[in-house]
Amino acid sequence: MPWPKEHKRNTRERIIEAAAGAFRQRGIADVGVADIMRDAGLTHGGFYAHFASKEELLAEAVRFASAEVSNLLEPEEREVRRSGKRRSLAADRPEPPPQLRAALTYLSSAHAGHPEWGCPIAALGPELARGSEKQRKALAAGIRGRLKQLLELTPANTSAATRGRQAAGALACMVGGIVLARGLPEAEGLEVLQQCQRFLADALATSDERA
Amino acid sequence: MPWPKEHKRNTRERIIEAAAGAFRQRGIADVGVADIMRDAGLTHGGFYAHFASKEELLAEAVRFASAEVSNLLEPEEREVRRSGKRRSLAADRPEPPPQLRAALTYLSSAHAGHPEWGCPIAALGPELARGSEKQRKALAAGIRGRLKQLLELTPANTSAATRGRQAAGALACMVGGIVLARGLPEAEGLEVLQQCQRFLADALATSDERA
DNA sequence: TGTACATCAGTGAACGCGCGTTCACTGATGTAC
DNA sequence: TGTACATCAGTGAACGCGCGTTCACTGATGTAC
Repeated sequence: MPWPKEHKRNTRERIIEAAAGAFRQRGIADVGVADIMRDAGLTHGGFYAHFASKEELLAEAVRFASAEVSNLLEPEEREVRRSGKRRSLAADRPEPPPQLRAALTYLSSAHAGHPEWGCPIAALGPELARGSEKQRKALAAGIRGRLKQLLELTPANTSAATRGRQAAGALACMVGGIVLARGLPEAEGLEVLQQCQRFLADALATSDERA
Repeated sequence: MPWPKEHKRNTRERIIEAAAGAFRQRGIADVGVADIMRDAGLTHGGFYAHFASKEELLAEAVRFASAEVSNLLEPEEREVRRSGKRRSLAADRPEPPPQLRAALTYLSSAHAGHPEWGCPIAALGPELARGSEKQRKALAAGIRGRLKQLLELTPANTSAATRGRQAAGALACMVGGIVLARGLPEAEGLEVLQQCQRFLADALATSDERA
């Protein structure tokens, strides 16, 4: 084999990464195969040596983006677990519980302002939901992954029903919050984000207490 | 003037209505001008006698859809206000407060299953947010309208900050809940809808009490 | 009342552009000798 | 060590289709007389 073992695999990955960014930033229909290949430093003709179709690439890109967001929401997972209940530098204010912490990160203005490395559900959900079975499966897998992640971050001392409700309700509020923020001028969007943050802080705290 | 006074205005409205349904159901890029005109019982050539471009029609369609949803969420506004605090037929369970009632209607499986007469924020939000200024303005107006509606349905005996938080948080949860439900197979989607409903019922109730 | 006319809503063929996809070719690479 | 070779990742021209938009034309309608 005349080429380095992983060369083609790396190129494929580079294309997926470029696509994941471009689709989230500019939408599925407005991003052409040629655009993506250019972003990956290639010409469009080689595309079909890596993927059967634009649609197949899209499904891969959604998977890639979902994994990226998983990492985003658990940046220092091990450290947090090791140190137990952490307190912020302002020692009198306790660190928020982990599922709220993930939600607040998600509802940041950085996320609203940068769809290209953000959640694919918020950026592409409605478009993917109308797409082919392959696209719908990739979206559904992304949603299940996010629900599972939130569920696992939810305190275990509450009932399964409460945890499920919290995970689904929080994720809905997170996704919807970003959609709303991106649909408004920046200042108004920021205000909505902050309101959603406080809303979730209240909702998750009180549900905790009552369970 | 050789044609009945309102003939052209009616035709224009018919095109907007057809477009509002088609865009919400199948997306902006996948619906052609010819499709819409066919839905309205016309041929595509006449389109530009009514609109300067597909984009202009889209903005009108979003306005139309937003108004449609306003009505959907306040089906018997006057009746409710007149009868004060209503009780359901099962007389021991009190009717939910009006903003929660709107949220529960929004989070119905009927809404999730019928984007064509549903909320344009949930169906087209991300696409519109990336569009031209005209499109973003139409989306922003729709969001503000929905926020205002929820705000006005919120009990007046709570602080302005709490009401704002509740309106934004509830709308985010509503929009996100529909996006999630449409991104999952029907049974799973229904479960998420119900979890969001209970989540909001809790969140709005407890915030009420504490304010 | 009936007829000729002016208006303009709607028709349908055509244009041009962009995009997904195909394909014959190029040239960089590791291997055989 | 050096050279010829086989492989195959990547190139770029070309194809064909669909869609937004344009435009010359048609024909339904209300009005004038």
